[in-house]
Amino acid sequence: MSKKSVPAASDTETRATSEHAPDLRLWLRMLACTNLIENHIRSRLRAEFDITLPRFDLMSQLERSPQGLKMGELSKRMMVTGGNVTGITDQLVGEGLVIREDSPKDRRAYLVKLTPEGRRSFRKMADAHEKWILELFSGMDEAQRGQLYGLLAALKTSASRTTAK
Amino acid sequence: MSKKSVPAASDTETRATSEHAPDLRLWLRMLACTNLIENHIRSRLRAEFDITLPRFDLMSQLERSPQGLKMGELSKRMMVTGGNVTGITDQLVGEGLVIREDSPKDRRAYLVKLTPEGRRSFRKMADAHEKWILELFSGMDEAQRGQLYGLLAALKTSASRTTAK
DNA sequence: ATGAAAATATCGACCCCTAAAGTATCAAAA
DNA sequence: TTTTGATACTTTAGGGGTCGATATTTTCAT
Repeated sequence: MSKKSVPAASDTETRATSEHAPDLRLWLRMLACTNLIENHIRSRLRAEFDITLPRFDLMSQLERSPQGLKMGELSKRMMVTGGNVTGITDQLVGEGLVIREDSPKDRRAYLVKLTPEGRRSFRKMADAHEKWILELFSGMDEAQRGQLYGLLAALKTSASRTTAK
Repeated sequence: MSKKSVPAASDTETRATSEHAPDLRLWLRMLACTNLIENHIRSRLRAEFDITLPRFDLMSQLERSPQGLKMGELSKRMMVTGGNVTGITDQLVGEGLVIREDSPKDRRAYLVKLTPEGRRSFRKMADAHEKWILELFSGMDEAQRGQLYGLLAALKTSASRTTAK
């Protein structure tokens, strides 16, 4: 029901060979995993709710900030550029899921908020989304998931050091 | 030198709160890590070699298959759609890094290959690329990287089961 | 052989994303 | 006050990605 024209099977990790540095293989495996899961989520969101992942992500941010968020805040939290947020917000406004309110404090800024319909709609999607994730990770036991969580924290720290320079 | 208009700091993981299912937080953390690293690689490739990640990936596939690959093979291995491969290949052909040869066996198909210049160019970039990865993972010790590698194998298996249905 | 079904690749419409430049507002110093 | 500089957002140009439709060739059952 997902994945049709996207082959999705053969694996980006194909790129890795024994001659490659172990770290490179590690990275390619991680990338393959992430893409696999992300593509799956993406196509289920589209198939079952007719929404894109970026739109879902934006709504997800708003749901946790009922007071509204400025465009710049959204940009930071979603780790995308401002111009990108403009476009996604436009779409969601057009669908009636989100509104741009003028900020009372700063006439340059908006406060973006979920509409009541947006909130309702998001709750339904978020429930399904969480179930899908559960399912995708269900092949790992509790201990494994805990370990992975910890290791990713270490990786994030490691990468952030390099990245921040 | 990287990351300018992209905030990149505040973290996608912001989306996760204590009230979320642990699996969801795990997934969001993984996504944040991957994006962090991928964006870093992406901008360094651009800054230092004026090439995009997808183009680099395609060349990477070809480098390991000197006999050439059909468009469909590339599509499978890169986990993207055929239409997408058409576009990226066009670009690389335009830059003289790659050629489309008619397949002798099947008149519908091409064999895409690296040109000599493409091969030369790729080796340089691949060396740098590998160094960057090493650097990004350098904050983890050998044991941690090994563990992570194993856990990702488990995750891949788990996710593939769901994904394949 | 032939004719239908499957496979290979391209195209067009549309969304996501970035970098760079532009507009408007704010804040603070001269 | 005026200017200067930073902030908040939009716009534009261009690459990346999907899907669905199309054209061509191959395959295979009849």
